[in-house]
Amino acid sequence: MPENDHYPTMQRILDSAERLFAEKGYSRTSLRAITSDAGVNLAAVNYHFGSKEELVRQVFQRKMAPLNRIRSDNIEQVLEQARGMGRRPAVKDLLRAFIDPTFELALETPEGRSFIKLIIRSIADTDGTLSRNFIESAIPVLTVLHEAMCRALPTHEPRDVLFRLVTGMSTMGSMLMRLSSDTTLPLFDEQGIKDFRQWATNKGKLIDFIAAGMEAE
Amino acid sequence: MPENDHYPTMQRILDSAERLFAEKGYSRTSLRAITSDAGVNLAAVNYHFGSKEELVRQVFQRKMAPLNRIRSDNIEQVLEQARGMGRRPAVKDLLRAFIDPTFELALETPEGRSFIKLIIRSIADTDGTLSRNFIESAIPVLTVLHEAMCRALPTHEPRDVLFRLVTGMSTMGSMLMRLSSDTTLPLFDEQGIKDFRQWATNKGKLIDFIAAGMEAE
DNA sequence: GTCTATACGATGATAGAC
DNA sequence: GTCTATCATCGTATAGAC
Repeated sequence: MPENDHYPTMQRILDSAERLFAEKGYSRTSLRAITSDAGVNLAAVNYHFGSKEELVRQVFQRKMAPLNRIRSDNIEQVLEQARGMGRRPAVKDLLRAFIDPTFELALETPEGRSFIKLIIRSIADTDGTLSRNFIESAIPVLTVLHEAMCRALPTHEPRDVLFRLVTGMSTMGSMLMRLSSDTTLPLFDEQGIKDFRQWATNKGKLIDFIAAGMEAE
Repeated sequence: MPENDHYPTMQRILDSAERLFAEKGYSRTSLRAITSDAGVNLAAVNYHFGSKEELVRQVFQRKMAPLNRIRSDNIEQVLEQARGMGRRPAVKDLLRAFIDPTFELALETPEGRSFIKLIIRSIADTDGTLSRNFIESAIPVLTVLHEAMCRALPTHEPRDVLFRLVTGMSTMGSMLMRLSSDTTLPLFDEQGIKDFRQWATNKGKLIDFIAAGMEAE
């Protein structure tokens, strides 16, 4: 990835780590594999990042922060448009505001797909370290989305909206995991559901599913 | 756990491994911790199981198989009852047939909760090894549930029912993860949603959410 | 400030004696 | 089946060169 030797060490480590973590998983990727891929010394990781856990945290934050900013902006836009028309915001519009940026990232480039895999691994992390990062980074935009959803569903209790919202976001996360996973669910693959060209269709179905759950009762 | 020295080595290892994996996670639990807890020699793990991954696979299968059998039986019972009344099976009844055994296990005993955590870690596994086990073990009961759901939703295409079904089961899995996770989502905890005494309420909300998604449109 | 060479303790795995 | 001894590899830490 680095074009020349002047490309900063930190960036080289972050780039290699992002790709390798996404490809092989966190615990299966050794710091030695990362530093040799990046063409830097092993000790550079601990000098620049302190630990492997802090490294993956920064890999994660580097791309998650802009993604969450886009999400917040999108939600704000939906709210403004609704205000302008004197209506309540629509549940599906709010869901799309949150979900679209992730799917766009997943569809645009191989690097995007690679990072999506890392996000998903973070959500689902076995040992808790990564998932804490994910949750921390998502709380601000989840708060914004919660407020917006309460306006979209004024007859539901805020506390209930929150439960449904987290349920819906969990659904999105684990379906992204299923769809992008290397582990094949035969029931899925037989029907070509995981094909990248079908992601747009799947996104629509996913939003329909979650919206129905949000609005139920 | 072992009452005397005649308790077989394999069982002792499985018992200790199940508890420790659930408590601390897979990669954070060393074979040395397991064997010393079980009172057996380190090399016994590799003799009896071949590897750490195969050990966790067998820990998982030991309790997952009976759980899936109960699920299949419950689904069959719902179908029979519906046949007897000349009706279509209800979506919520089928969902409960699948979900109830898991929640019961989670509520009954500390060991049950401990195993639920292991299941959840398996679903969400970062490196793919565990999640493959989970998917493989769930395919038969998912096939049964899919057939049943097609009868409950005769106007939906089977392919679409499958997508929704996997979506719903993913929702259940990741919400179980959230609810039983040690990693606290502040938005959640503030409202005491994760309290064990509230699991019954949460289960009801979860089924409502998934049923709405299954039946939508 | 950056980077390198090198070493330390712990881990999963294995070979061979009993 | 069980045990001891040993291995390569891991994340981490540090002393010192540029």
